[in-house]
Amino acid sequence: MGVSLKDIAQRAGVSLATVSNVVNGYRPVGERTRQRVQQAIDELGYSPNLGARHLRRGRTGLIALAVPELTNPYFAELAEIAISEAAGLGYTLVMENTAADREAELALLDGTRQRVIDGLILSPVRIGREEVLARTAGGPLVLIGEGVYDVPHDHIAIDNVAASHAAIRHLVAIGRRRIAFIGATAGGDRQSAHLRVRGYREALAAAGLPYRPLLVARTDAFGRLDGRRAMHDLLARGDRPDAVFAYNDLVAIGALRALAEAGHRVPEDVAVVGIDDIEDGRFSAPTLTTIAPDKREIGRLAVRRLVARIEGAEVAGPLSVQTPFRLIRRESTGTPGG
Amino acid sequence: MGVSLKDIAQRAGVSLATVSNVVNGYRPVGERTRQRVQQAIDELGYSPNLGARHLRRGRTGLIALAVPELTNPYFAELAEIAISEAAGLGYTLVMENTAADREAELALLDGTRQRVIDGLILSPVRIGREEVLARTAGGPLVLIGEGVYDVPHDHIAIDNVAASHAAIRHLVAIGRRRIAFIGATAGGDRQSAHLRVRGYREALAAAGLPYRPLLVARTDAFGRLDGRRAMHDLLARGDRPDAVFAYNDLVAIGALRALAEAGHRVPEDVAVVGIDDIEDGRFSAPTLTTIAPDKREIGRLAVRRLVARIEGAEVAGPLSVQTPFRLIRRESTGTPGG
DNA sequence: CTTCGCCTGTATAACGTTATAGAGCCGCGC
DNA sequence: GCGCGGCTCTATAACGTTATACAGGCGAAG
Repeated sequence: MGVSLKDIAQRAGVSLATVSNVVNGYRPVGERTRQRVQQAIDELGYSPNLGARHLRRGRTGLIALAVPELTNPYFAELAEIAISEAAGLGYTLVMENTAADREAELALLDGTRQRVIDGLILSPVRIGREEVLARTAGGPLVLIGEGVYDVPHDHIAIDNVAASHAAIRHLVAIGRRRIAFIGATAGGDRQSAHLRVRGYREALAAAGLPYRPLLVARTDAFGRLDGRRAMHDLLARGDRPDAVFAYNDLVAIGALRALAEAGHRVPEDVAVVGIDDIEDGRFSAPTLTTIAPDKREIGRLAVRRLVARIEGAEVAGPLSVQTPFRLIRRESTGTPGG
Repeated sequence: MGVSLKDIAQRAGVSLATVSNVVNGYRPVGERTRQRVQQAIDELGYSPNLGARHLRRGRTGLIALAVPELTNPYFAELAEIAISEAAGLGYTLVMENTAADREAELALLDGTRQRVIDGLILSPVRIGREEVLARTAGGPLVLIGEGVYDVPHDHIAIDNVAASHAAIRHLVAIGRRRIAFIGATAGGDRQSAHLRVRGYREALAAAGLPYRPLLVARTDAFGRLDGRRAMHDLLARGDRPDAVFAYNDLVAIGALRALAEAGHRVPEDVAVVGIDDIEDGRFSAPTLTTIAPDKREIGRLAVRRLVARIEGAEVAGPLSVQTPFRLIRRESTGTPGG
């Protein structure tokens, strides 16, 4: 079908190996020969058959980024960054959607898929430390987010507890005392929610505020619909909070909607803070105060670590990296002066 | 490294070809032999090396979906559908981000990438009919959206003009007369915007309303920021519209934001309609009336057509398919009764 | 009894690449 | 004159799979 090394070799009157060396620079080639070969390549429009190359090399040049939901803008923004970073390193990034499904995550961990992918970046949701430890086969694995800790793999995440502290401190600083949390799961299956609840409780304690279980609302998933439903639940309990800290921006936006539907003003009656800094939050009414992770850093680091492992390079530094974050004040907690 | 056909063949005491036939069912295998081979496969945990398979078959099993922006929820939602449809057909879908860049689109059309991908689903933005016609090499191509018409490729899109008519009819029905349009590009490079403007003009005419150039606002891109800026521009002209029809939901959401910032009420002062039915519009304040394309149908159809072409099947029906859409009334044009 | 065809299984040649062993040539030093 | 190392380049064996040609056995048809 396409133009192969053989065609170039014939045209240039050299051997296959020489053409390969011109293309890959694995061994030096004489200047005259190189030019003849290069000319043949240009004329015939040769591009290597990656399948064959990778069969020979044992690598496919494909890495995967598996996220629980593509439609969460946080992951979409992360994906854009990771795709471009991977391209810069000569890799193609494949998106996988686990749909926050346990089976899907397990299948990715050590399924047949691994045979075609050089490495995997996974944002785990339904699996834990044991499942990751049980994995034996498959290429390098980089974990992102707060799902799994203490495993022998690279791990990139923000410091969730510190992030919660920052959010609560901000709410306390603007005079809120009855601060609710939305996003704790019923089961033990979403680790990051637990961490965020822990940060919430610790930060409340640090501020001298009591922890009230009635101000914690569970959700099944972490989308706008879940946030809206949980906020309505919270309001139905009769004990209205004066602030809400949400598991992420989507949940926060759902909460904003529920508050509007119930006739409460934000931030006057209830202040709202999310996490992720997705673009939606800059255009919601009111705009959303949020904890902004450094998505660029997370995406770049995850891809670089993975590629380094694939290529067998020594990777300096600890396995687990915490990336920076900052609090962005917007209307949902009252703007400082703009 | 992994377990190969050879290992299985040795274990089961048969030839390579027989194992291959058990795995692929290309040729019948005796029942006793089949069982022995199957047992060896289970014991050793064999899974085929896809690289080698595809080198031999001449296909990679990869198809690409190239969109102008991953962070537009419309494309994220479409991608989720397409990924799952492709998986069902035994293909892996790779996301490509053209970033609405002309060079990126051209590179995808006949670049080296094609060598590793069996086929491409492209949402063109900056290239036109000529560029697509100029393409000679590369696998099957399916176009989605309204960028390019009249080319010898499958094409899936909604009827843009009809969609515009529906939107305008709705605005007229609720008593609006000064209907603006946001999203026309300056250059000729975004075809769908022109079509939507055409639909807008025709529908105005059909409703007996004059076309006023001052009510058409250009944007460079089609995100929230662009919508916001364009809406501010429109308001700055002093000739306030009583309704806005936006190029898509993101632009509409940007416009909502600008209207709020300028102190106008929606829908009382200005009604707003978008296109895409992204989830954001169901949670904005106010919620967004929109033209909802059948994303599931578009995603499924695009993948199915592409796979059919790859596998050389006869594809019935015309190349160009128009998928259904419907108008969803929400708060931004005044809810009918809820 | 042959011939044909079917059934089951085998041997082997691709697919396009890269890595390895080695061939030819030249110049240098003994 | 000869051995030796360095420089180019070539020939070829993999990588793991699938498709093709073929071999052997056996029953049915001639």
